[in-house]
Amino acid sequence: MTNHPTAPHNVDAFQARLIEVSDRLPKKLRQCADYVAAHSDKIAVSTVAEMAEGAGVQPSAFIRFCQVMGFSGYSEMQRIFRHRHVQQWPDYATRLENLRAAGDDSPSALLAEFVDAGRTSLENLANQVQTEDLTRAVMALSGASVIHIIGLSRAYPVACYLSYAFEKMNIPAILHDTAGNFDRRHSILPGDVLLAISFAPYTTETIELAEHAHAQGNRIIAITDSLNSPFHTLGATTLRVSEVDVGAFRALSATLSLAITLAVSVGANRKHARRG
Amino acid sequence: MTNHPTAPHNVDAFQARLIEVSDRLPKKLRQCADYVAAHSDKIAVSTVAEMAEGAGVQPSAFIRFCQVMGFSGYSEMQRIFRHRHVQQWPDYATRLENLRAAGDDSPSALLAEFVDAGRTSLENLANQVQTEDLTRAVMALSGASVIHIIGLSRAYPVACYLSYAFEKMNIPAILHDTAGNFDRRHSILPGDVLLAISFAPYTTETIELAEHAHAQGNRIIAITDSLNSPFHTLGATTLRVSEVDVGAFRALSATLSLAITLAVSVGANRKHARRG
DNA sequence: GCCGGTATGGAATATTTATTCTATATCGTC
DNA sequence: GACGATATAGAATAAATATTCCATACCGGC
Repeated sequence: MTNHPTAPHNVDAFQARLIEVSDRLPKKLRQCADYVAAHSDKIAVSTVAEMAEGAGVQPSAFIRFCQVMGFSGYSEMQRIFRHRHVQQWPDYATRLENLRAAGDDSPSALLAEFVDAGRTSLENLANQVQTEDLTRAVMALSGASVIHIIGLSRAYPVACYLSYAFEKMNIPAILHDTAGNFDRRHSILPGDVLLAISFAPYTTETIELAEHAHAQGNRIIAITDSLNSPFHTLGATTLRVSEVDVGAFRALSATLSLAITLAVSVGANRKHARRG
Repeated sequence: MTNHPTAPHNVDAFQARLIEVSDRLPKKLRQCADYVAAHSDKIAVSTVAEMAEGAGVQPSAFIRFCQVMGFSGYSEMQRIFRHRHVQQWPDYATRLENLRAAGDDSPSALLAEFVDAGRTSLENLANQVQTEDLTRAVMALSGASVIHIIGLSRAYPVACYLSYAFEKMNIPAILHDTAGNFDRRHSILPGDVLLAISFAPYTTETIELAEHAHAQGNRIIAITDSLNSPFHTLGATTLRVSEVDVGAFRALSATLSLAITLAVSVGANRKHARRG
């Protein structure tokens, strides 16, 4: 069987379809619908057998349910849930080729993709953030005499934004950029904390500054995007944020949201402390 | 083969193992490690073949990597990620509830607010953007000899990001910052276009530069947040983007998504033009 | 520049997982 | 309570996916 024309192609459409279809469903398929409604996030990582067991039906019944939903089978339905978590667009060049071929390389089509990627990234951030690490990071930064910020190339906008936010809240913060090629590592004094932002492949200058701070015994807070960042060996409190990419490009939606959360939380803590 | 005794049984242990193992790994297995570190969340929903392709190795090589990590094969490694996935993904809405439940002034509650605001901002952007204006802006920028970028205070991160993106795509662009208090308005030559980012209350320097450019007859593209921005009187093509605020604070999720769309579209156009 | 050891690619195989098919059960209608 | 229509379970089959195996390539030491 081929892809039903009305098959939902994203999670929102899926949900709509589920509601629409729910009332006119026989008993067992109804069970499937109910189970899926309650555990939709399991679909991405479960087999039909597992889903069927969860719903209390046979695999074949579950597949019939998928077909009622407009898909050719379970695999096709699963696809949209997997896609939701990892949008794997091909690299930039091929992506643009495809867009052009489809006669749809208009800027607004691209915008739609970036918006979509951004929304997914934010959702992932909410799901993945380690609450304890976040709290620990805020604590450390709140107790710092001076916050030193470094972030270069793609991370530079984030560093700038943090610097701006701290300044607005009268929190002593220094942005370590590379303008003039001045090294200002010696401005990191005892009691200061380094807030480093870096994504793979890591910028040498950022790592070096972190190593220097670590050697001096300064606390390090890192915002990064991969599990094996060099910050781990420096005893940093690491906040991991993964952006969904569009072709070879990544926006900073999730990263900046995390950054401003950090800044505002630290601001709130400081004000609190000053009063008490 | 049976489960290696040292096989990590959760993601933290996995991460530790990954770091520990990383340096003493042959070339291809190293690639696997790096790819996994950067895309660990893909493991739950991808096949070996997909992961292997992403890492640029053969499936068999990827499986050897899993074994070095202490697992019997890919499936076993995948298990811990699927497990986590199910645990951590109760459903986006519930997850937000949980974050908020942590207490009004806790960092995670604040993060939930910013994530929510960001997602709404992005949605608004997708709905409100004027397709024609966007297209016109891309056209103008694509035809520019040099793109001059200005954006100060809160808009500065956006300007930096644009500057970074253009540079990556080999598009001539100059970032007009205020470092050293040098005015570089005279670098704007005929055929150049000014891309100005400014939000109310508008920064004087940005407006002045725009006025100068306008007086010289240069095209102006503006990214701003209100209907009555001063750019309108300068004949600028204006792209309006409104960010939802959290208390007195605004993130830049939507603005940056619009910015990167502009940059990539211009990049695509230029490449096109060069070929044709 | 030969030798031993290790790493790699790719085809062959084993395993898991999805899907189809059919006999049987269930339901609603008369 | 018999009939037709639809739903269901479970076995059989097909497809996808993981894993193993081996021939070949590569690397370091002599």
